[in-house]
Formats: sequence, structure tokens, C-alpha cells
Amino acid sequence: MARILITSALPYINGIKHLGNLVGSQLPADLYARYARARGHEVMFICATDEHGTPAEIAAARAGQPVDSYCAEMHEVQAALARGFGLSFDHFGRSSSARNHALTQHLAARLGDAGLIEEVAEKQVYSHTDGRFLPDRYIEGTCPNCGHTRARGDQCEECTKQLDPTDLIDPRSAISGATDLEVRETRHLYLRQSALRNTLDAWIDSQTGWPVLTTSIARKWLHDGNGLQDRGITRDLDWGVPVQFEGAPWTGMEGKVFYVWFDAPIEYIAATAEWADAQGLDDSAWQRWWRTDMGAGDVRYVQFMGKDNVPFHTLSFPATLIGSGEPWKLVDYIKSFNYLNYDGGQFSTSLGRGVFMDQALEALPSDYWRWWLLSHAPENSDSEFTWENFQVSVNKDLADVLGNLVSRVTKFCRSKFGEAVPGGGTTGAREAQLVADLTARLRVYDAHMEAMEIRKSANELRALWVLGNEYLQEAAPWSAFKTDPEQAAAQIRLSLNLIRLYAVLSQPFIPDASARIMADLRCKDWSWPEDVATALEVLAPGHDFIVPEVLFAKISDESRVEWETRFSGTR
RNA sequence: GGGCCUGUAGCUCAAUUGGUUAGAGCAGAGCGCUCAUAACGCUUUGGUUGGGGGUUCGAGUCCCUCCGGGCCUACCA
Repeated sequence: MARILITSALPYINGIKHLGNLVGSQLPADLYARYARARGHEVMFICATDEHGTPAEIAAARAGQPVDSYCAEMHEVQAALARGFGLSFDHFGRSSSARNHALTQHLAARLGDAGLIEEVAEKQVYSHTDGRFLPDRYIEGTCPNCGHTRARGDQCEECTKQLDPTDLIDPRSAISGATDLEVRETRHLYLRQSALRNTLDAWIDSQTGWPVLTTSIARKWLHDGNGLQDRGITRDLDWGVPVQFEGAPWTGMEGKVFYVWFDAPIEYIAATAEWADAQGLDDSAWQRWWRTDMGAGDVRYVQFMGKDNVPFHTLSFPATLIGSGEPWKLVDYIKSFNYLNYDGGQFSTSLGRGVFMDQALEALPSDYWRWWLLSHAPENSDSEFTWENFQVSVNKDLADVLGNLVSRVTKFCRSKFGEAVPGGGTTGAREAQLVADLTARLRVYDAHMEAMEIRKSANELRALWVLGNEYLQEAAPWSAFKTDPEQAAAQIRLSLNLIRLYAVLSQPFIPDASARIMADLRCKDWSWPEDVATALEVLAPGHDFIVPEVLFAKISDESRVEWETRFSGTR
């Protein structure tokens, strides 16, 4: 038994996430968390909403709400959707929590004391109408290079030229359209990541088996150009963790907050503290997960995220923790993902293109989505969602291979023996072969799950289901019943137990369906099989059950076409 | 511009890291079964591994080059 700390990249607060966001972090993290728990490990699975930053302020303003109540409301919306998808967080926190404020300020102070914070005076664009400084990309204007009239202050999307906001012709605020912009000097704190470059480089080099996607992005940032650059960790905003606080090793930072990317990863730790608070536990309860001097020495820490998050998790956040000089637990493995595309293009939150978490649950139960998304997780390259692929995959794998197996076994038993596990008869060579085949495949399944090889795990799970159909076809209890009912009874007893075994093994992927199978089998033994033969004797003769309702209804062509149309346009 | 990833059967993906005859699922074809959600099982068609060149006893895998797709490039997160 090990102790495993799992964090999923924090979903940003400004709206409901699409399936691409889900499959890139929270869903695979949940798969791993469920598996680790099933194997008897002690798991702490943490997620939270990422609530600070300019987009949150703007989204709140658009919604006509104060930013704090907007975030509180959206947090509840996202929490409800997470529950709807069966995401088994031990705690779903908020980066705006008091715990995160305190910890962010604490770590910043430590970094300041360690000489890793530098004050830099720089020029920023201020909008009088908006009453705020504008990040580069919130300034629009005409591109000096190609004449595109909606170029952004960081880059022109038309000609892809990198820009400085002052390069733009006729610059205006992207928020309000205001043109009363002014370049002002402002002072900010920079994290001296460059001072930690060699430390980080050596740390990355010491990791083995990380996805290429993870290490290549980290190395690029470490070695490109002049190497790892210092990074501004404060912003001129109202909503966030205040930079000026009692005990801060700097002055004159009133009215500024920490940059969202500084405080967001810290929320992993703070959310664990929020968990302890919610459980009525003291600080040692969370510290034993995060402080190597307080019990976290034997913790294995795994992070899940989309590739866009990798630089912050491989460099900035470790720089924060290492630079603090305190014994914080660093990540042991970073599982990163490419993007999921939608039917020939990208999912787009701003364009409302694709399927969003709320819409997905309105259309179908979460297990359908979990299965498809996980079995097509973009591990090696970007992958693509199409409704046709989704329909075929779900109908074949879930309805035909697994659902129908459950149906044929339980219904056959009901009609010949009644709704109780039949006794009598003995098993023979074919059953021994089944046990051997299951054992071999289970080992592979376990190995893939341990290694977080998600698509391979899904393939192997499906292959385990197929073994059931193969066995049933060869054993043919419907034939045996005519000449030797005891033989048929033994075969069906095994088959009913096989279904229970599948419910247990499938639970990380399709928890709701597994729970329904177990409920109808009147079984609460979820223990992961150590020995397959033993696991196939859990349901003893005479044990009552009921025939489950259809586990997975097939997706009709009509439904598919309707959804294709409904989700192609704008939300 | 620079960097990284990627291109394998009609479609979605494998291939123990250079090692026998490149494998699965879906789709297609044929046969079987009749317990079951017209489901299941068996057999089978289908590949010049994007093109070209090179290294090697041996290349999907390594090198060069060309072509296509994607991502990142540090003030959105």
C-alpha cells in the first residue's frame, strides 16, 4: 500500500468547460485516482477552480455581477458538473480561499527573503475608461505588418507576427473599445527563475519515464535563447491575492495582486488544507501529504494536465517550492495530454463550438462520455471527436460487448434457474482456460493502469469483456441445459461471477454502470481481484440478484444526426 | 523564423525502443449460434508504414531531404 497524491490542473472559473478540457486533466486524473483506491492505496485527489486573473473579472462584469459572487456561483456550477461526471475529488477547492491567500503570501515572503524576488519597473497600457491596466492581448488595433484591423497586442492572428502593444495602429481596449489608453510606468515583482535554472534543469534530468511531451516542453523553456527567463508574478488587478501584506519583504505594492499562475498551483496545497479544515482535522492532516519533514517523504505525487500547462508545472511551480527553502513535496510524475479536437476543428469556448460538460450530461449519462473520452485520450498526439466515432464506439463497446453480456447472462439465468445464483455442477477445462486468459489479461490491464497508459488500459479492459462473450459462446449453457442442467448451472454461476468481476474492473472507467451491476447483483464486495479463480466464487449458490435494466442504450442514427446539428454552431 | 510532436489497412490506433511473416478494434465478405440490447462467436479481404535517398546482416523504428497535419514560442489561462 502506497500513498498517492493526485492533482488535476485547475479548471478556470470563467465558464463551463468543454470535453477537451475534461479529457486533458480531470478525467484521466479521476481514472487513476479510482484505480489507485481500488488497489487499496491511500489516495488524496485534489482539484479546485482557478479563480483569479483578468478573464474572471471580465466574465463577471459581463454577467453584471461582483467578481466574488460570480466566482462563488461558477464554482458551484463546476462542482455540480464534476459530480455529474463522477469525478471523485477528495476536495474540490477554490484558489480564492483564505488558505490559498495565506499560503501564497507565505511562499512569496519566503522567496523574497531568499533573494529570489526582484522589483522591476515596466511600462503597461492603462485604460482610463476601463479603469484598469490591460494585458497585451486585451488591446486591439491595426497590425503594422499586414493591416489586419483586429490584431491583438501580443500577436497578430492574421500574419502571426509578434507584436508589442505600442506597435498597434489605433489601439483600443478589447474590453470596452475605449481609445483613451495611456502607457504608464508600474512596478512589479519578478520571480528570479533564472537563478534556479541549473537546479531545475538537473531536477528535470533526474526524472525518468516522463512523457516526452512533458520533458521536451520543459527543456525548451530551460534552454531556448538565453535560457529560463525571470517571470513577473504580480499584476495590477483588484481580484486576487494581495501582494502587500503584513510581514511582506517589500513595500509600495498596494493595489496589486499575485499573478494567477503564481497562486494557482499553490492552491493544490491550499486545497488540501481546505480539505483538512472541512474534515475538522488539524494541519498535520494535510502536511503529511505536502511536507517531506512531516510525513510526505513516502508520498508519490502525480499531476495531470494539458500541454499548455506544462511550463508552469515543470518550472514555475517547482521554482516556487524549491526557492522557498522549505521541504515541500515536489511532483514525481507529470502526465500531460495533447488536445482533443472537435469534428475537424478545435473545441472553442469563445465560439461555443463543440460539446460542453453540461450539454454532454443533458444528452447522455456520464459513463458514455467517460468511456469514449478515456479510450480516445490524446496521449501521443491530438485526437478528434466525431459523433459518428462516438456512436460506433459506445454502441459496440458498451452496449454490445459489455451491456449485452450482462443482459444475456442474467436473463438466461432468470428464465432457467430464477433470480438466484444456481448451485450444482462442476467446472472443467474450458473454465480453467477462461481463468487463465482472464489472469493474463488482468496483469496487462494492471500494468497499463499503473503506468497511466490510458488508451491501452481501455483496450485491455474491452478485451477482458470479450473473453466473457467467447466463453459463453463456447460453453453454450443454453445447449447444455437441455441435456445436463447441472452443467449449465455451473456455467451460469461462473458467468454471473464474471459479471461481478467486470463491474469491479470497469469501475474506474464507468463507475455508474459498475455500481448498477453491483447493486442488482446485491453485492458489495468491490475488492480488486488478487486471484481470478477466487474472485469468481464470490457470489455463492443461492445468492439473490435481479436482472439489471438495460445498462447502455444504443445511440440511434437519429440522435446522432440531431446532436451533430445542434452542436456544430454556436452555443 | 525557431523548437517540439505527428504521418502505419477505408476509419481509430498498436508494434516489447534496431530483430522472424507490421498487429488490434470498427467498417466490408463468408460461416456458425439462438441465451441476449438484430446482440455474440469463428474465419477472411485489406498495408510499397507520406515521397525520395542513406547507415546496417537487418529499418515502421536511426540519419538526411522533401511534402502534409498539429502544438508551443514566456502579459489569456
